[in-house]
Amino acid sequence: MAVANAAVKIPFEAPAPEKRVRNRAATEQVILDAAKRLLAEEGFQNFGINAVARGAGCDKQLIYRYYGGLNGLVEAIGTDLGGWVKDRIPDDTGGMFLLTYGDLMERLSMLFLDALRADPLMRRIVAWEVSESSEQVRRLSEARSKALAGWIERMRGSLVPPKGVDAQAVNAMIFAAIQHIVLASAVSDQCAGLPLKNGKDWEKAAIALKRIVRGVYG
Amino acid sequence: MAVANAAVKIPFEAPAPEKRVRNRAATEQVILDAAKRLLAEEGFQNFGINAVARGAGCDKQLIYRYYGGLNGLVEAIGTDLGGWVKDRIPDDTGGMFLLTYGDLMERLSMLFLDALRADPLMRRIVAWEVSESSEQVRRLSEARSKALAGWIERMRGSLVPPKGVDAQAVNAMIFAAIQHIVLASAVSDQCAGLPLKNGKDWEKAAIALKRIVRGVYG
DNA sequence: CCAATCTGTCACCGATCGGTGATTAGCAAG
DNA sequence: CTTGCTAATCACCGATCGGTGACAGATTGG
Repeated sequence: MAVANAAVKIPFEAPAPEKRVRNRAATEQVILDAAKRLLAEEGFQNFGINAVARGAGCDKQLIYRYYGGLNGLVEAIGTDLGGWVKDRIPDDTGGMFLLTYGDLMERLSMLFLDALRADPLMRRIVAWEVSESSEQVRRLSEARSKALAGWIERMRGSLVPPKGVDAQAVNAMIFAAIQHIVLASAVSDQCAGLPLKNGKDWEKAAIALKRIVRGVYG
Repeated sequence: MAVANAAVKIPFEAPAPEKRVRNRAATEQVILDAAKRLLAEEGFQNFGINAVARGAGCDKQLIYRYYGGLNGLVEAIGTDLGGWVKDRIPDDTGGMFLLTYGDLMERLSMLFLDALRADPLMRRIVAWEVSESSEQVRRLSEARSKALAGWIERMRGSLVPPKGVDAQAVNAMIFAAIQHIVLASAVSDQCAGLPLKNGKDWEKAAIALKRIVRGVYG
């Protein structure tokens, strides 16, 4: 929030004061942004009060005051996360006609794969989910899965899975595969021996994924 | 020094002396075991020199002396890991006749799923792999994937995947799904809305997995 | 104008972290 | 017994952690 300052009436150049504006709402936003940025770029390992305060350029006391500590801040991130799906993943069928449940799942898989690949924050949260079992991460996890479930429900429309297939279980496997492969690629450019560096690698992965979906749902 | 303990020569019961034997090899083993136990039970979050020393009941200095620090210790764990596969997963076909590549992959999936579910240390390592990108974890990851690849190769025998299927990519997806679903279950008893608590839940998951394998490989 | 309130900063606390000498305690050869 | 070697411990370092109390400056209501 650069801004404002002139606000005050300093007649001549203030050297480098970077005057902090007194604005609670703005500061809250700065803190929240810093937290999300930090989590996305550094991961949850070094995610703490001090680090966030440092990143936000303010005193950690403000985090306690405005968010009630790190837990509250994480909760605020979770709330923000509610809008993730609709920001990142199209809510329509992209002009396609999804005639079958297989069509739907193929498209959902691709959308989810791309969205997750493109969003470092969401990746970190998923990694966090499978690494720690704290209350903090439970909240985040809940917010994420809720948003995702809503999105899937909306996209599903009136399509129903074929009989004889436990769609919930199969879909869980598919989404699990996507999540894991994206996580693995983000830290080591490969997964289970499959290289995942350039676009060509990912094209192969996408094809394999579609094949799996089609193998089950036809 | 709390006193001295008249230590020496106390005629009657020494309270809790726990006499430490002077034995380097044994101490090294104690440290290594403590490290593995700690990693398995507490996770990589609180995995550090102090914690390991505390868990081993010795001074951290010994870890520096014997293993050259935490990195060396992790490396030692990685070396140990080489024997994981053969300890945990049968190396034969269990008397089954694997006639097709689909038979093979179905069996491998089930074996891997069960083995991973049963081994908390391995789960932690997998979680570590997708959460951090340090040199430490790279070593562990390498040891693990190497052991796994060797096992698969041995099991594969002369079976070859059907033409027209990118088996490497598809198998990576399958193993990714297994790993992620096991990780997720370990921290939240569910994955993508699919409950994973009791044996019945896991039976469903296993069926879904087999269905996927069969959908691709017939 | 003063006083209360709000925003932001600073200094400090105890605990723990990784890391490094210096020191003690047991064992064996001379 | 003395001398050395080595296993093992102790004591301490600076840095950072999460957390808190006190304080300074701006804003606002009376």
